[in-house]
Amino acid sequence: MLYTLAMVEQQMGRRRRRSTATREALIDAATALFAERGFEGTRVDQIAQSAGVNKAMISYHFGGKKSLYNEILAATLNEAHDRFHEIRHSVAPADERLRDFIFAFADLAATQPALPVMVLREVLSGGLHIDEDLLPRFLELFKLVQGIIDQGVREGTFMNVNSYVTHLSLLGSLVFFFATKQVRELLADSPLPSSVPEVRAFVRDFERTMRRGLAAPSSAAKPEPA
Amino acid sequence: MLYTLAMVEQQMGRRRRRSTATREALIDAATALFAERGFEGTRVDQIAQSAGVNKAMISYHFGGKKSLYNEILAATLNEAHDRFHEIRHSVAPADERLRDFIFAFADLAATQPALPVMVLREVLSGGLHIDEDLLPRFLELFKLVQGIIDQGVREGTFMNVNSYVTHLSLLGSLVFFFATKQVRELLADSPLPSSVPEVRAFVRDFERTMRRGLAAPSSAAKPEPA
DNA sequence: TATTATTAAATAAATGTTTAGTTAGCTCAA
DNA sequence: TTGAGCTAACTAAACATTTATTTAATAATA
Repeated sequence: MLYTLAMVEQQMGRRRRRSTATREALIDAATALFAERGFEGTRVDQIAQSAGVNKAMISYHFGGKKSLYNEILAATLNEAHDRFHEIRHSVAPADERLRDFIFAFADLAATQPALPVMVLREVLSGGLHIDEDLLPRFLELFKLVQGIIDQGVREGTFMNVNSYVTHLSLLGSLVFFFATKQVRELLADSPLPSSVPEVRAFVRDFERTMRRGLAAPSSAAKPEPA
Repeated sequence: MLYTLAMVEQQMGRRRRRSTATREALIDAATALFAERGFEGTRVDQIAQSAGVNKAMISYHFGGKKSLYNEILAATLNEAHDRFHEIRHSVAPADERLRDFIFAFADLAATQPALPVMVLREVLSGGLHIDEDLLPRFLELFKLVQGIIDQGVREGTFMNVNSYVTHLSLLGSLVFFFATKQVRELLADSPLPSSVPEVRAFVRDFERTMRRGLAAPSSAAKPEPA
């Protein structure tokens, strides 16, 4: 859930504005911490301190640590779901949709770095402590890439690959790349690792390698779109 | 560290045999639990119960939960390091080494499913709470794939890709696929998901897609090795 | 007998939540 | 407009659990 400044200011007294500010501060702090240390590894004291509020506010505003986590995960998944809406309903050819997906994913992960990490953690734990109503959205996302690959195979533009395992390797590359951003910056031990060019290089090379790797022999002559 | 039955039996009394059996049971149980729930998410009671021993044995034999975790992580990394020894020192052409790596990784992950999960968790946490002496081995592994890709680019058999980001996407696919095995079995909700054919399909398609995706235009005519 | 392995209970530290009390600001009657 | 009353937001402290580790006692065996 995103609050615009206008929404907050409008017809809200100072007191109320303060309240939503507290909520937002908690969500922001908790999102970063949950992503970095996982649910169990994160202390409510840390969240509160990082947000600059009293830790009792977590129970007061969200009903507890677990509820806060769930709310964040839900928001995170919904955001992703929304972002891919266009691609999900696109009728473009598969290779184009695949390219769009890769770019959209990179864009999403760049602006919401906690997203791939939280989802990945969830999945690593044999996942799906997710609320019942969230599961369908998660699966929809999970199956989007597979659907695109199926389409490509049907259209004859993609090699006759197993769409399930191929979508896994594709998703794996993307999730892994963005989820491991932090440790890569650590390993680079350069003071200010400008990771933006790295992201560009990744997206470019990955998209190209995938397109070439998946392209059916007949369509091999197809020129690269600049 | 793997103990053969011979090693254990040999010149060890019943008592001692029992002792190492306790250690092994703890390591096995803890490995599975740490992989599934992470370090903080795992309770020592669970480990002990799962191993069928008293929980005080964790402190007695390993010096505590953290030490047990470190020992497992070290063993895990060393095992991986050993497994890739041949490939690391191979002088074969890059495409061949890459294929060997993919197969070796798949083989390792199939026999030691906790390995990719634990390493991934470590990395997600901004990783590297690893002991100092373990870091070099970790980095060596991390750089193996990049080295192979560099070699391929130099040899002219691979496209002129950025070796760093390409090795990330490659490693990402592999790690993600094997680390998410559990949740996939859950999603499949088939009682006995025979994942062996799935692994085969993945390795085959992934290796082929990567080879085709990376192959330099000049070497495109190279026939597929059956 | 001395040492090692094991157990059950005790312990101390930590952690998330609740509680009781306080403050700020909004509402509405006067 | 004012100010008493009310409520939401907040704080600090208390609380009840949980959790890893230690201890003291016991059993096995070399």
